[in-house]
Amino acid sequence: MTQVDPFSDVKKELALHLSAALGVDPTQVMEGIEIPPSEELGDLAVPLRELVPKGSHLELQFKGKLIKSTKIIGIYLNAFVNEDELFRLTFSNMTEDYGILRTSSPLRIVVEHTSANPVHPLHIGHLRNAILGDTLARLLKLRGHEVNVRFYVNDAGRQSAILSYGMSRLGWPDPPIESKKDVWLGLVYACTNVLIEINKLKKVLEELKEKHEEYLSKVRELDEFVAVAKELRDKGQEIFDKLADEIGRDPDPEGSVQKLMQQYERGEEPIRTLMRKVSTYALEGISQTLSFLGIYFDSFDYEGDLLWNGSVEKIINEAREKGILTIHKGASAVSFQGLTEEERRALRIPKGYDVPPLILVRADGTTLYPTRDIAYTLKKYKEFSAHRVINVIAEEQSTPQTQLRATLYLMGFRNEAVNLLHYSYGMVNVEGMRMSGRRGRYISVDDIIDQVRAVVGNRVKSRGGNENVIDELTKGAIRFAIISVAPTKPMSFSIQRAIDFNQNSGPYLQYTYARAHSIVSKMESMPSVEKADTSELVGDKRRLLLQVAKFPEVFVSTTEQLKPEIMATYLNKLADIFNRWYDSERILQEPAEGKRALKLWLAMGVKTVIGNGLSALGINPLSRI
RNA sequence: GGACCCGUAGCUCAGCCAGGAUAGAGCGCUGGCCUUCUAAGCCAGUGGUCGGGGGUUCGAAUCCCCCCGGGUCCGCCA
Repeated sequence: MTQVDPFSDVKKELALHLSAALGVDPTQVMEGIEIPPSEELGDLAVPLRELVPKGSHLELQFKGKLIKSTKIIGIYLNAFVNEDELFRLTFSNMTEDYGILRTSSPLRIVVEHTSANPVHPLHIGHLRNAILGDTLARLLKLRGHEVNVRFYVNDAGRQSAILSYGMSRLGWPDPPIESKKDVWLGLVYACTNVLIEINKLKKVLEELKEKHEEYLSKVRELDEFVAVAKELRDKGQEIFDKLADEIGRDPDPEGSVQKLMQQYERGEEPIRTLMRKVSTYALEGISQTLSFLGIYFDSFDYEGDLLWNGSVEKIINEAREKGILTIHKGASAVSFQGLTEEERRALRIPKGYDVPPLILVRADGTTLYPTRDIAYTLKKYKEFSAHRVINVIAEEQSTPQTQLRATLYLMGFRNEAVNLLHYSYGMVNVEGMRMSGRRGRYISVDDIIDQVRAVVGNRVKSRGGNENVIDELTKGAIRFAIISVAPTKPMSFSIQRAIDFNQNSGPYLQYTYARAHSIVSKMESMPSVEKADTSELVGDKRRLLLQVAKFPEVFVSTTEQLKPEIMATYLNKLADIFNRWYDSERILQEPAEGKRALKLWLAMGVKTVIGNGLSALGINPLSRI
């Protein structure tokens, strides 16, 4: 199937002409092409300053197939598109998958995202991670790459051990059927954690006695934890009281947690089975939340498995054999002093940045998270024969991610290191709230979904829609709110804004799609493109044509640059033009056959583009709202 | 102290990487538009020393340097 990219064709025509006329490289012209600030000036512009030798006299009048005319204004050569030809080019080849251009060099790519600790429900930060990761995976797949999506389950860390410690005090119960598993476990986790902290602080205070400043600060800390404990007790009195009682009886809760962690790392039964079961329960709840948003994984990889099957140990041995292990403060570590300028550049290490050594093995012989991550990264490459691995992880992990790349490099896995991408995103602030997962204070993704869904539900009911539409609009609102902001920006999230379904929102685009769809669907068959009266291509109709023609380019830059926000901005603009036009002209009731054909095709173009664009972002276009 | 990210209208954000012509949206606020293809829409108005200062350039929101503000990291936590 031939894939059309109409606007690129226009640019190419202009670039070829100019490069011939000026004797410069066509790609140089191509890169210089921009869109004029005002449409009266033209549809395309090329600043000539750098292309034209000073003082040379120019005859640049040009008329081609897709370019109607050109004129020079100041330093610019402005060009007007031949809308008649562009219309034919765009619509006579328009297929269902218009704009979804496949890459000519498909790669095998692993995307790891979300990877939340299996100890509590997902909160707002995970939401950004999950939606970005899922969107990237979808975009890359559509672009024609082979994509493998993974979730790393951190079941061997301290947090899992704390939850399991709490569970052990409760006698390893199953979460009650009436509650969502991750929510219930999250409560157990927060209670356990807070009780351990209080316990610890009390001991510290006894030893400190009244030794001035430190004593006071610890007292303040204790007060805070006690307040949190009250909140938690209100949420689940029975659980809290039982845990308080049991943990109070343990002479050394901290030691018990440590012991669990070690037993799990060694794979000792029955702890191994019991703890794994807890993690699996939490994941069930997490998956339930994600599936509402249309987010799924190809595999869940347990950290524990990497420890038990010896792959972590293998890494350590390999590092030792390669001679890259040094002793740092008594523990085995990798130092990055030896990297050359060139190697640092290849690994994307900032110039003046002194990468801290990475401890692989603790003095007590146990391993750390980054050590396991080395084994995990190699597993991702190997199991999928991947060319590239993308880790969607918050920016605060940029140091460990850099260490990971550098260590892989030093161990001889150079391609793996260089092709490992940390897709970083900024923090999410929630207006008027300080969040803490460890204290059970957070806005969960479930809460957000519920609140958005309630508002959507009311509005849908008042216009007589169905249940399915409510869920899809809720999903659209949430996904769009996240991806329309550039990932590097710190984002502030407010429910207020998420339930604003005016322009610049998922539901706005879904609504606009429904409008276009309902027009097109009222036709039994589309008139032929030749019938369209292209002399009518003026004003918003012409703008729509140009915007629709740009879609393939937008899809390509969105996927190549891994920037979903490019697509979001584009779709919003297209919808704006369409809605303005829709309000000013009749389409189905247009009496003149040629004009009607033109309008119908434009509506078809809008429908196709918004539909494909939304789908690419993981938002379902709706034929009726 | 060092490193990274961010700073654009009252608020939330595009535009910056690959410098170009009067800096764009939405929300908010003011006032209009539903017997006509879906009013989650449309129209009119309101609003900006692009954090500040230097520099490079014919040209800087965009590139470079310094400074200020917000966030993050520099753990034998993850």
